[in-house]
Amino acid sequence: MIKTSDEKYLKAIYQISLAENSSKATISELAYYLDLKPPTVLERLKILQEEKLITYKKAKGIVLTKIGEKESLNVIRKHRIWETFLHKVCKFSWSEVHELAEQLQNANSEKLIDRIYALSGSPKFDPHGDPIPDKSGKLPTSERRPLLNSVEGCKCVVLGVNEDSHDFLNYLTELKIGLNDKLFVEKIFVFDGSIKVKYKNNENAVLSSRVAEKILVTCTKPNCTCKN
Amino acid sequence: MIKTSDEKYLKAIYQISLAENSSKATISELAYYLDLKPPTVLERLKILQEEKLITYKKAKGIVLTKIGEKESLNVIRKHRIWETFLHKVCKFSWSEVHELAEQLQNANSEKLIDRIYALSGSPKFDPHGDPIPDKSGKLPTSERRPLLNSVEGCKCVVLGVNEDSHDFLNYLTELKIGLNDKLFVEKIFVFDGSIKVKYKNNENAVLSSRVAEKILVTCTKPNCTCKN
DNA sequence: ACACAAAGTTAGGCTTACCTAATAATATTG
DNA sequence: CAATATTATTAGGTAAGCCTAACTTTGTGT
Repeated sequence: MIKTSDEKYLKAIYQISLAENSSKATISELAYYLDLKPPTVLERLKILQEEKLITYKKAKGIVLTKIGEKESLNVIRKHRIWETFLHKVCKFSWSEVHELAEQLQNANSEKLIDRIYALSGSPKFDPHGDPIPDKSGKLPTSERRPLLNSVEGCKCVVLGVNEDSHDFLNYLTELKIGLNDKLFVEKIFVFDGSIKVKYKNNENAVLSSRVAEKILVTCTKPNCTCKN
Repeated sequence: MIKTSDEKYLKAIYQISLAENSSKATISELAYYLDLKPPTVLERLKILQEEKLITYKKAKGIVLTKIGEKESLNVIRKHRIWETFLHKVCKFSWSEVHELAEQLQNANSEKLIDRIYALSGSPKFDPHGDPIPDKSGKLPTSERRPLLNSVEGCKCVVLGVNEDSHDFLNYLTELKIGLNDKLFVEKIFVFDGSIKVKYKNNENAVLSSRVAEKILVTCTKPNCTCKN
């Protein structure tokens, strides 16, 4: 079994490797992500390497081994299941679940994860719209894309977001845009790419391209011309 | 707010002070309870004292201050609510909940405790039959007493146990004796005080006095002559 | 291609939470 | 009440996980 203290590193490495298109994680990125200093990270990477969870050479960057990737996906699974549970069963808001899940995922019981996952209805995606890996580490697929890539007239539904910051999530809450909401793309302003959407019962908002980039949606019209 | 690392000490001090009739906790007791060595405990007691959570003098033993007691009860509240949740909602067995609760109670959210308490049906007693303090630290009362104090013919119901060891809890599970089970005291053997009970659908068992001492019950007959 | 910036690395230090071994204080008991 | 056993305390040590400061390596731009 893997050390609890390894988990945050593995999760971070995985997220950086994939989320950033770059695909090679570096020490300073990791340090920044984890809010630590580079020497601290370096020190730990040596241990992770001894544990055969990563390989690291300054040329190649930090790369997860097969085992490392599997463990990472397991950490991510735990995290996302806790988030789902907190949101769906415990009725926490979208913006509250992340930190709490971080703390709870330290509890070390596969069985517990299974139970709370079942209690949450075993969905394939967490409340941020991120896919929940299965036990073997497989990720479900979806056609998520940024709202930004929409064309006028598009009807889509919110699957998640690209960013976890409180400021961003609170902004969405303020606008009353939440998971599974249907958005109608009324107008796109060529000037700066901002997007006017209608949703719920006559709510509407103009979203800056910076925001539209971070809202992940899928089209509900069959042959939508939106860019994926 | 109190330090997470203080919590286990406070809980332990509280339990020792009350559970053991002695009522004054000592360093070696605490060390034994927490599976630490006395110098470690002593060192930490000095800090707890600076934080005004306890007073300690070797003559008087370790005594919780008002604040310390309140914090202890809050830790105990969290712990027992988690145990309740794990048992009632997540369907963990009686013997599994303790360790898991220990890990989960580190998560620091009053709100979360409230939610999972509500999900569990807000009972006054946890799955071991121990009372759950309310937010202000008040304990609900009950007429729990050891099964050992019963008289023949007594009808009682299991409210909890006096001991948390796996061996003991597994033994009860084996016998199929669980929380809220009704026990009929069929015979008491004067020889060694062991007790023959009938329960469920014709289950029956002879319980040694050592075991009967650790099963906590309350009588269901109005004017029972059992010793309290 | 070389100077300067960015990233990585080394060395050494701090704090927390543990430990052991030795000593001191306090109880117990023959 | 002296001898012994128990408990408390002190001193000093270790490992984990973090840090800063200084040095080295590796880009990058003109």
